[in-house]
Amino acid sequence: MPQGRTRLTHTDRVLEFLRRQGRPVSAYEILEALREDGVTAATTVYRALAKLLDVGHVHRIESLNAWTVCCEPHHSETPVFEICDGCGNVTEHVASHLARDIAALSTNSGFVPDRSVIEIHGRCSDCGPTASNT
Amino acid sequence: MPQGRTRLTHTDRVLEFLRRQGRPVSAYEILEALREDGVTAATTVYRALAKLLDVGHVHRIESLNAWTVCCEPHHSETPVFEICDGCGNVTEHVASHLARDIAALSTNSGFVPDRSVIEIHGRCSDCGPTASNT
DNA sequence: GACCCGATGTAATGTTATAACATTGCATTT
DNA sequence: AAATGCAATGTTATAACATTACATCGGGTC
Repeated sequence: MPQGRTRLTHTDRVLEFLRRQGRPVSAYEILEALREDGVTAATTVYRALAKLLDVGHVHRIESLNAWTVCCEPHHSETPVFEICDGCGNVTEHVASHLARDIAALSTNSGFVPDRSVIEIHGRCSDCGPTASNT
Repeated sequence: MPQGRTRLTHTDRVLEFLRRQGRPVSAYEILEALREDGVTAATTVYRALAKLLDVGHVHRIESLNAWTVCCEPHHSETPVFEICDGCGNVTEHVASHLARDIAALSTNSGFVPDRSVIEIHGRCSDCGPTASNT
């Protein structure tokens, strides 16, 4: 929704669309879906995503080249995504202790972490193991 | 090197090139560099990378769309990459306990992890913090 | 020789992302 | 109302990354 009383922007529409989908979608899927709402350019979608990313409303799933809504406001916490390679369903977790462990990795080297990408691929309970895992 | 006594393939050349670089490079960078060795097609590079990935000689860095040699043989262990956004240097860690913690996330939901992407962006000690972090 | 097979090439295309610059719509000021 | 400012959006082109479909080449084996 638009905050305050300003007009509805394409950025709002992108966010609403991602909410309705509830799964990661590519920028070009968003573009196709929002053509009927007057979104005509990839640029517009990417700009919207950049803004939403910036304020923490969406995440980018690096290993899928796709975008998804943030489950809830979690400021600087690192999200952890479980990605089912069977059905494509993605679950977001916020695991603070994990982030701490990750930071601990670096203490020796003097590396200062900024943001982490943690994406776990596997199979959800609905999809079960693959033949090769049986 | 070619294993056994077979001839040198482009796959071997790709691996050697990645070793020489010692940093993540894009598939098209590899292509450009290996033109002088007769590699002329993106397809060949991607095929080589797929094979090398399959046998665990290289990793793909998802958040960079780039490829890098594996630091050492580590079979099913999840690699953790520290990526300096300043100089582009990437360090690979093998953190078994971290992987275990991540797997533990899933026990309730019945999600079965297969492979994990863990990529930590930040600044290495050489590059120091950014102005915005000071 | 005829056959298969793996490696490679060619060409086209698909997908994701950004750059550079122009235009529009609306609010504020004068 | 005109002038101004600014954010949002559009247009166009292109860069960057990746895959598909099909052809060819060279070595082994029967």
